[in-house]
Amino acid sequence: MIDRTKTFDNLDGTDLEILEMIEADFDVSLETVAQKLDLSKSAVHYRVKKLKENGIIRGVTADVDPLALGLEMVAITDVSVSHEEGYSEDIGKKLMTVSGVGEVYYTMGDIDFVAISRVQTRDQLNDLIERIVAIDGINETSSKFVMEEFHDNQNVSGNLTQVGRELILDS
Amino acid sequence: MIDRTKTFDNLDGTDLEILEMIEADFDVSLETVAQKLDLSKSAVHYRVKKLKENGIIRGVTADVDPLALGLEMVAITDVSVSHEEGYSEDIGKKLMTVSGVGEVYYTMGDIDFVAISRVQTRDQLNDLIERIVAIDGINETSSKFVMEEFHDNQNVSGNLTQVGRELILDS
DNA sequence: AATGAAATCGACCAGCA
DNA sequence: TGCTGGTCGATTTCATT
Repeated sequence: MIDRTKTFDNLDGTDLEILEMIEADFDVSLETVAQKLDLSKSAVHYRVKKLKENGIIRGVTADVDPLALGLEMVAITDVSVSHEEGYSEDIGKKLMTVSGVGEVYYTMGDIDFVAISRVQTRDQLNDLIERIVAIDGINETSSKFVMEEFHDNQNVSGNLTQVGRELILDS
Repeated sequence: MIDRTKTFDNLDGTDLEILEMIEADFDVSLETVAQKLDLSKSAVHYRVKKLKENGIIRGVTADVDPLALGLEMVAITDVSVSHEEGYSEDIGKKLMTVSGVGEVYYTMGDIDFVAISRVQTRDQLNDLIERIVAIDGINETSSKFVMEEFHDNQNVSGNLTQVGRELILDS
């Protein structure tokens, strides 16, 4: 059995509950969290601080609505690369530097990268795809236009199965 | 010319700079932001509050590292649906209810949905795909396994082109 | 819309279980 | 090591311009 203790950094159920609450909404007051967990405010603060120090919380960020900035168009672009050229790491980073590209995934299979991009106008979309194609080592691209997207603020901690939760707590 | 005034809610350059800073890191102190913009702390606070009220900032959230919870596997699943069944909206929402599914995009083209999921084990991945296939109206799925992902905390406000910024400010 | 003062809340410290 | 209560400093709010 692989030792996963270090990975989970001895998270307990209380930590998980805190993570769920502040991943959904960091504006909950310490007091609200403390009351729900029957703890003092200091104790909650102390745990949050530790979660940040350990890198379990990577940061706290404002969630900006893309539509409010006119970013109405979302594209999902499949990218294949010519495998002689450099390392995937480099190409992934180069994709991220293209204005409008927000997420890049390096995948197994026929498609090598999947990039998710947001732009305001068709001109910007054209420009973005041109910039992607211009990257050294990129072979071919194929883009899908997004009509609607579904999200929530619970992607990580609040989206575990019961089994997944136990896997963390039992380590 | 379409009137985009309402969409951008009269954002000015100062608002954009604030958004860039707090989208990257909400832990910057009011004082730091105020100094960079030559404003009082209250003025910055007032603008942030307004940005929240107007929905431009949808919320403030803790960014939890999936790896810290053992969510080592990321899958991108292309889903096609049988078009007799209900509305896409319903299927998108149902996809989101599957434990592990974090983002869903409804797209134009041969593929109808793209789902991005995170799980800890192969068993969970199997289970997840079974749950997706079991949704009424879903025809076929095809999954890619993610080897590496690239992100930053500047997906929206900090990722605009110069032209994109002007489009907002000139409205 | 921005300011400064007053109230409230979060961050840190020393001591304790 | 993790928690408590108290203090200090930062943030939020409010009256005013």
